[in-house]
Order: sequence, then C-alpha cells, then structure tokens
Amino acid sequence: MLSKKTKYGLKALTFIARNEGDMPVQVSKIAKSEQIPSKFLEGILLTLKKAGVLGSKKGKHGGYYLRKEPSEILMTEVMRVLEGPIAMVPCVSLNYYEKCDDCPDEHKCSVHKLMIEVRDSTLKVFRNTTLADLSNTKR
Amino acid sequence: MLSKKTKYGLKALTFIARNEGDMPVQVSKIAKSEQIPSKFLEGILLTLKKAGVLGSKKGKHGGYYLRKEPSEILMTEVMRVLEGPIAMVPCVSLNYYEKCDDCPDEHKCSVHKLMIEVRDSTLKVFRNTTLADLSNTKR
DNA sequence: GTAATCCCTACTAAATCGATAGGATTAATA
DNA sequence: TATTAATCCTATCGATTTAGTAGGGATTAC
Repeated sequence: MLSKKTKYGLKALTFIARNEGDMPVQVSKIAKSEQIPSKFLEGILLTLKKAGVLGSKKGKHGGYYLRKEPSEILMTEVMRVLEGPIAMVPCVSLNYYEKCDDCPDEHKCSVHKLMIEVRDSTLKVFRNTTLADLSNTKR
Repeated sequence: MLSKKTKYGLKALTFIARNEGDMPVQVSKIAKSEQIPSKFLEGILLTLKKAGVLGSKKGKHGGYYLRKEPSEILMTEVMRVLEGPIAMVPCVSLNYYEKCDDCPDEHKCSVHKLMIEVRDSTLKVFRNTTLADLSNTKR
C-alpha cells in the first residue's frame, strides 16, 4: 500500500508545480486545497526539503518552492524519499541492499528472481515519469 | 515491503512444486528445509488451501499438494491471496476498487495516473510468471 | 489406540502509520 | 521595535498491522 505520506507528498508537489510563480507556496494553502491535515503535511514537506527536492523560505510570505524544473524531478527520487526503497525486498534493492537471514544462496532463491523483475518494471515507470508529467506543466 | 507471509508462501509453493511426487508434502518438512517457523507456515498454507491453490490431506502421511500444474499457477493469483491487492491504492485496484475520500475527480488526480502505470507494469510481470518459472519445473 | 498430521481460534509483543500538540526560530512589515 | 506569519523541530498518541506463539480439535494410517 502507498502510504498517506507519499500520496500527500505527491499531491503537494503537483500543487506547487502548478502554482509556482515567483512566490513560494505556503503549507496552509496546499493543505486547504488538497484536503491534507496541515500539521501532517508540514512534516512531509520538511522531509522533501531535507532531501533537496524542495527549498523553503521562512517567515512572513515564506513557503516552499521547487529546487529544479518539474521535468527534472524524477519519480525515482520522490518515491525513495517518501516511500523508501522501491524494491519489495532488501535483497533486490539497488540503494539499500541487505542480505536475507534465511536464503543461503540468493541466486537460487525463487522469490529473489521474481522480485527483481518487479523492481525493474516499477523502476522503469518511475524513471520515465517526472513531476511535469504528474502536473501537466511543460517545464 | 513484501510481507514475510508472502515470502514464506512463495518459498513453500516452490518447495512443493519441486518435491511433488505422488505424496503430499508436510508442513514440518517445508518449514525445516526453508527455515520458516512451523506454526506460522501452517496458517499460510491453510490460506492457500482455502483460496484453492493447494489441496490437503489430513492425518498420518497427510500434507499439502498443488491443485494445478505449476505452469498454471499464476503469480497474480498467489500474490492476491497472500499479499492482497496488487495496486498500491484502492482507487486503481481492479479487484478491490474503492473511491478515495479526498479526490473529487479521479481522472484529474496526479497520483491516480502514476499508480495506474505502476499497477499495469507489475501486473504484466505477475501475469507472465507462473510457479513453474519460480521452481524451474517444466510442468 | 496411538501417533502424525491438518485445522481452527485466540492471544501477544513490537513496529508502523496517521495524526496532533506545543513551541522555537526566522523574516516581513506596520 | 512589536506583531504577525511562516517554517522548523520534538514529543506523544491511538489504531492498525505484522510476525509469531499457544493450545487444542479433528482426521487418518497403521
């Protein structure tokens, strides 16, 4: 299941991509428009900021803005930040590999083989999709 | 993340596919060979039985057996039984569709579009993979 | 009748998720 | 400079899910 965190995060990014002029966008505006609990969203955007996807400006008239063009923000990046590893098992994860306790030999493991295929096909989608696709903006 | 339940279930099915002669295979044998907690596995195989993937024989020399040829057991079926819906959000699930509380219009939802693509690509893998592929048996 | 096996229900500890609370810090502006 | 509006940070909470255990009932081979 996709977590609410990721769902909200994607919606928020889409909103920001669509509403970006010169001014940063406030959490409260996004929360209201997208029906997301404001305090919860606060934490999500903070995470995206720490990961380098968003920038922020504090104080009055502050808010969040994209640090790259929507077309340069890949879903691989966003999903990894919000949802964690793309692979369904650590033993096929590219970025967070871990050996299984059980499994004496990975190459003979039936689950391993299947999960590599799933990972690759999902990765293909995420690598081919940017925030520009989600938000229908051209940049 | 793939649940242990699903992982164990797949390993068990693979084991049964490889070890099937005329005799049913016992939970205890699978558990020992695949390093799975025996009582936990018991419940998993029961689930697979109720779903019609496995058959069982009670009493001495009883055990579990496949109800179809490995090549006829699709991963779509197994994954749905063990892991639940393949879609990451209910609003793109083929078998368990549910509307989102938020989302006034699905067709305009950026998350929706992305998750349909993920679902389709994952589905493609599961539809193209059978237990025979996992277990390297020909049947 | 006994041992081996599946079948069923209930319980538990730990982790995760979704959300809230409360305030510290920063910056614009009146 | 005081006020206000924002981000930033930490802690907490209830509900749910996960992974597993416990204990026994029912069935069958021998």
